[in-house]
Amino acid sequence: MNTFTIPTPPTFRFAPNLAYLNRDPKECMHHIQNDQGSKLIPTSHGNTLIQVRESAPNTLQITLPAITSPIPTSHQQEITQYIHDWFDLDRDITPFYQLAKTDTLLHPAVQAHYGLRIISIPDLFEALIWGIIGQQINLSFAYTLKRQFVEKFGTSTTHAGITYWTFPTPATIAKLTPEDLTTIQFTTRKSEYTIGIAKLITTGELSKQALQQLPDLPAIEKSLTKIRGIGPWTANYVLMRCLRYPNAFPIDDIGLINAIKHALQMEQKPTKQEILNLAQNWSNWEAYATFYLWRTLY
DNA sequence: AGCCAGGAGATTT
DNA sequence: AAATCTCATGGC
Repeated sequence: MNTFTIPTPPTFRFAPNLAYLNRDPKECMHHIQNDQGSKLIPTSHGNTLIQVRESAPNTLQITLPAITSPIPTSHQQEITQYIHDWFDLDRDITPFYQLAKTDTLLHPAVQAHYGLRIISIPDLFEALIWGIIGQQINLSFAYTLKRQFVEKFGTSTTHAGITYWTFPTPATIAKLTPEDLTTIQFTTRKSEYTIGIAKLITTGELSKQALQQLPDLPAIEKSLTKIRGIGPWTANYVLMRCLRYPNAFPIDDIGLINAIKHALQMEQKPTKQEILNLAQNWSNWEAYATFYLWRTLY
């Protein structure tokens, strides 16, 4: 059993982040129980089951319940890096909190979920496919589809009676035919999108590393939206959740639209232009604004 | 029962 | 270019 701790910034609190991870009972990529999160994460030392909890103020405690002997420093560093990415720990979000103070829309959301970070989806393939799955269907069904996808094509390990899954690899999915996915209730189109993206990653034509080499957000958005199945919403969703651009902005998101409508008690959904007007105050923090507003709904 | 859902691509105007 | 149509299936 290995245990070590990771300090967190003062603007980070574990509770709202854990609440986000726990937002849907059908979530299959991690497990929440007893104020701690557990997840099987890929490392160069193999898939590693980690447990995360807050052991003291501003301190995360990481436990590796399935490994009894001490792990190499490099392995611990890799896990620490994963946690930093997962919870966006390296970002100074005080400017966001500063602008939210005078924003009538954001202020209540920030108050209610103070300490929340944009929880990332470090794996590009997982982020893209989760985006595609979520297109134009309700979130509850999206979780059902993801679970069926993961449990049919992913790999798992079981520890202490709980099964942990890794997301299917592009290599596995690239070999499928659309029929393999329509049987688990993907539409034909989503099946084609999914397999097409798996092939692009398998051949190396698409990679997180290559996207990160591009100069700025518009360049990455342009590169992503060339790919069949990835429109502006999905591109910005991935920029937000995987590439961690705080100014990514999935402006057409129906959840964002409904959150604004509800918060401002509007009779009708806000238009795109109305949202753009509101978002002028969120400059460079649109992704964080969106993420916090989502939390007011789900 | 009927509208809606964390859209995108194709087609038509 | 911009507006409209089609995809398609579950949730409530």
